[in-house]
Amino acid sequence: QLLSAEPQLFSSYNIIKGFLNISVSDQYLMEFLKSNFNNQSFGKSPETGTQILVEYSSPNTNKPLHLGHLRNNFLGWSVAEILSANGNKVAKTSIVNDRGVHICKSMLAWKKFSDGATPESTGIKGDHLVGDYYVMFEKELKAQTSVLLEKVISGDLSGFAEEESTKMRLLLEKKNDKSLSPEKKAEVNDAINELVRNNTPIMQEVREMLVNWENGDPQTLELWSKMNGWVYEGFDETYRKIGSDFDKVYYESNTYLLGKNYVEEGLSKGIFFRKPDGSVWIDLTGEGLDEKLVLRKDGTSVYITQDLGLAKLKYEDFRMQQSIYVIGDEQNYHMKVLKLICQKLGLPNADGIYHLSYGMVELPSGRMKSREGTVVDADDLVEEMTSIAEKHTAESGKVKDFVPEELAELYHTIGMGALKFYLLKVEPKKKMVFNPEESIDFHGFTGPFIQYTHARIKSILRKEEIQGTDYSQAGLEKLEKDLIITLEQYPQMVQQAAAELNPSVIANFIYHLSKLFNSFYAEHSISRAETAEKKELRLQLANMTAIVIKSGMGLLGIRVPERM
RNA sequence: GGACCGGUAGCUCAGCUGGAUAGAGCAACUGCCUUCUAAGCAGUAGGUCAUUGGUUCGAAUCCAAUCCGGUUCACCA
Repeated sequence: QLLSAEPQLFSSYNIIKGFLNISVSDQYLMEFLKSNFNNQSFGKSPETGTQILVEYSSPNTNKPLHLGHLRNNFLGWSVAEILSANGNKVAKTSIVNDRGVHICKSMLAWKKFSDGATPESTGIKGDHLVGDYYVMFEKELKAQTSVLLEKVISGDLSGFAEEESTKMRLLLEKKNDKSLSPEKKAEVNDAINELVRNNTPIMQEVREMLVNWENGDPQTLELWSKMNGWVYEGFDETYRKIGSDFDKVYYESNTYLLGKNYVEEGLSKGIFFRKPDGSVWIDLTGEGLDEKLVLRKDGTSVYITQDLGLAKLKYEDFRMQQSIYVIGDEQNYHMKVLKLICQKLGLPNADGIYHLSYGMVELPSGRMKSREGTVVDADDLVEEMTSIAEKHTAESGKVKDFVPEELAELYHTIGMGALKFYLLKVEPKKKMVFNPEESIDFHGFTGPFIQYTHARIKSILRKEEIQGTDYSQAGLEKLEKDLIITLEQYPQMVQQAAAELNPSVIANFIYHLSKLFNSFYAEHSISRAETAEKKELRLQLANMTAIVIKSGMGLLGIRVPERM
């Protein structure tokens, strides 16, 4: 019935093995092409009026960005773009972790070992310089730990506070208990190590420094803002290169105390409760989770408290219905708790809190560890990608007339295209493996492959003009038909990517489209098509393919060159 | 131990709201540049979809159990 009711839509049907096969008519497809071939906003939805916040990047100011941050940045930026293509109003934010013990570590190491080195005096990019001192701190800490550990094992507990030394004695006794299982023994050893580490002179100095910072000691604050300033200069450069930007940046140093007021509110509502020692908790056992601390017995806030405060502040600033957090999957539990507490406290957009969780980027040898120096640095990687692009471009020799600035831009476009596509083609929640030995490919299922397809189309369109010739009688070849059918699916893909908050949907689709076009390109000539009608049809098809490629890659934050 | 996530070709990944012979790329092998850009195209080879059981006309896909890998369960952030 449907088939006969829509004769212009379907041309034929048959039944094989219980499957109804219907064929969409060439007529319908050509009509579709004719009305959309130059539609620059194809795939975009009208405005919905929904306000969405995407928080991403959120770096620490004690070390430079690495490969994991890149995945975060690309995901966050792309998701914001995809949501906005679906008609939402999107704002991007970042929360900078600019205070705390880890920040003091690089500050202390700089004070001790730097002799006043600055980015200017050393020629080292600010974030890298600060990162170097963080590494130095960890090295010194390790050395001091092993010295102290020997002392402790020989029974010398001088330098330990009363409470600490009691704890240590207990652990040492346990360690000597021969009946312990190997796992228990390892646990005890870890506990001893941690206790020793925390009692090294340098750790005590760091804690002192943090106290000074919190008390507003001018000298500490001055050092803090000086070093953070170096880091921000470095970050700005990296962000500019990778194309990350934010509508609003929050700093933990400004927001970390906000959650405390919220705790009072929760207490009066009876959502939180106070234990005899003065600490404040929330009972989430009803939700299958544990009791969770929200305020220490000394009245200071913990991580989750800070996040509560920030959640409220962000709502006051943006009144968004949805709040997306792009954060690694090791924080799944934390984010679950945060959302639950926000819901219980009655934050208006609590139901709209969504953790866009993504897997770690690992090396073939396992996790990247900054302590072991196995992290893949973001700046290095960007540079490497750019130089590979340069090498390939030189080999092909197709843009010899480009001036140096054009060449530099092209290398950057291609290098970043390779890098972004590599990180975005995988579904966010999956962890992924990066092999530095193999580097990132420029052939096959890659960004440059798609960019190349676009450049080839543009090359044709520079030579041939779309006339507007009527081709409704031209008929369609198999590959032409496949191409139109694929193009027609683009809007659904954009919607699906938004629904799933998953840029890989777009990446896979655009790759599929490009591959299909390349088959078509090899099989059929456009400029020397059999008839003028065919030529017009193919030019429009090429034009629309280029538009969809550009649009889809744009949603991934990847530019496509006119020539390469 | 509890919770969550993953296990598809040698490697990296699609497919997972159930449907036809499970798809790409890389790596290997074979072809294709006197006409639109070979960063390309066409092809060969490569799979007990972790295992077992169940639901179904039909399961990589849904359910259960098991095995392997990861993350997490801090008065750290």
